[in-house]
Amino acid sequence: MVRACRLPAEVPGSRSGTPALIWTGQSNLGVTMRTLTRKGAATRQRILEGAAAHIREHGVAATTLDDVLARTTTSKSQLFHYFPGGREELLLAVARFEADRVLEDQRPQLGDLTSWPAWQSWRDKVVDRYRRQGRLCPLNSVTSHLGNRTPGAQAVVTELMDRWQAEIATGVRHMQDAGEVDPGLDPDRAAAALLAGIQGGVLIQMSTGRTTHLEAALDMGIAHLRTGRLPPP
Amino acid sequence: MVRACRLPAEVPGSRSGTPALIWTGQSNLGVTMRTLTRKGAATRQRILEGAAAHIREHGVAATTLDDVLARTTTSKSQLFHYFPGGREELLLAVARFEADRVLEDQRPQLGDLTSWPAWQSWRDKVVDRYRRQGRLCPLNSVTSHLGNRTPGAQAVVTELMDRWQAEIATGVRHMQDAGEVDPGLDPDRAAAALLAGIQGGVLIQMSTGRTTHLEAALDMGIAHLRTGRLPPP
DNA sequence: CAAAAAATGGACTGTCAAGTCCAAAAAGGC
DNA sequence: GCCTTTTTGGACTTGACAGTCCATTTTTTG
Repeated sequence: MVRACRLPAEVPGSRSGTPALIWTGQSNLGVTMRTLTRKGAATRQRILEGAAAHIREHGVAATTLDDVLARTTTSKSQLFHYFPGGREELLLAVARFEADRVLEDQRPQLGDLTSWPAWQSWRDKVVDRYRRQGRLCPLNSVTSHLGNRTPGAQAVVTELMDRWQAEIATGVRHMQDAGEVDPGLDPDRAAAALLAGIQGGVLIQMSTGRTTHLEAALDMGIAHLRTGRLPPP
Repeated sequence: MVRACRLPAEVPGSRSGTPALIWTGQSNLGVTMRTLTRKGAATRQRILEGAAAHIREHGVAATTLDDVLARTTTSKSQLFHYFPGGREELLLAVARFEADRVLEDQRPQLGDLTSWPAWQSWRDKVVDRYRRQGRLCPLNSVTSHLGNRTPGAQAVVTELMDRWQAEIATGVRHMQDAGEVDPGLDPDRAAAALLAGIQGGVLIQMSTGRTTHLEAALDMGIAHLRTGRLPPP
């Protein structure tokens, strides 16, 4: 067994004027949490990121709580202390964590779709992001495990998709304002189609290991913005 | 406990000239199987379809072997007799079963993409198919559970995607031959983009419950065929 | 410093489900 | 009809893993 971390003076600020206790409001499953010290918050974060890393490497099915414990040198009591809802709450937290990464990894390009070179640059960034990620999609893995029992998992994905689509749509409107895109095109619908192409491209990549579909979908979506007109629903 | 089925004369043809023993070659995990009687083949099929149905309703995670047994009024020994590889082999067989359904459910339209109304009809069939299926995608569920350990699961999906894309590409070439689509467009790449849109649309539907993204992706893909040109890779 | 609250260690329990095994019944081959 | 092969029932074993519990240490507060 590896010795557990024993670093009593590791956490600074204990004596300063700033409050050392952090109120976290609610935990992820509606359970009201107590206050956390800095050390506690750090431990919680360590568990969360350790779980995310293990899932990224091995998938959800092959990730047990003991795996996470071993990797983060924490104990059962700590895990259940910070995630009272147990495995399910932890997985949901990981889903949130990964969902946040998805959009952040596309910055700043995603928020600046104001010229065709900018669109191309975003396209390249997306392809690169998923090429790096490889065959594992932690978010899809987690949500497909939590599945339908947990409305929370669906909510995380839905919110991500909404935000993602909205940012793309904003870019489309920019281009319309600049006279580069047919004003008769519905920006939200075009963004929805483009987003679907990305998702499907990534999904196919998970089986084939290749990003060809992702690239084709992005290229077609952008090409269609430049030339085409989407018929109204 | 429900009484197990006891229907000795249920299986006809035992006395006819046709052989009653069926050679199945190989099982799904490389284990060589013995011969099956008609009754045996029927039992195997019952288990397979029962498993598929349970998964479609509850997802893979919530499907135990005992669930399948109860639903199909069979016993453990039968399941392991026909699926020596146990749970994993059964899930893989379900994946194959579902993969076959996917393309069949698009017939005959998928094989006859020879006019714009035909494309539209196919589009409607795809949307309808997934609207009926609801939020559960059994194939995605199964493969994402088998995940990466099992190369077989990836092979099933990869083969499905290849065949699907090939059929779409054939449709594109038809339209090119008919002078309805820009001959400079790469049919395989266009089909790849369209396929990615479908997959992503379905994936998003699994979280949101709506088919808007699927519809937008299909409409954009087809619209692009009619008007646009996909830049070469 | 002393009391209260939070963080931690780790053993223990209970459950659940996959997989094994053997004996008995049914069906096929000749 | 007799022998072989296949099919079936269901109890039993085994292992893993989520979740509980309590004692101990550390930190905060006043």
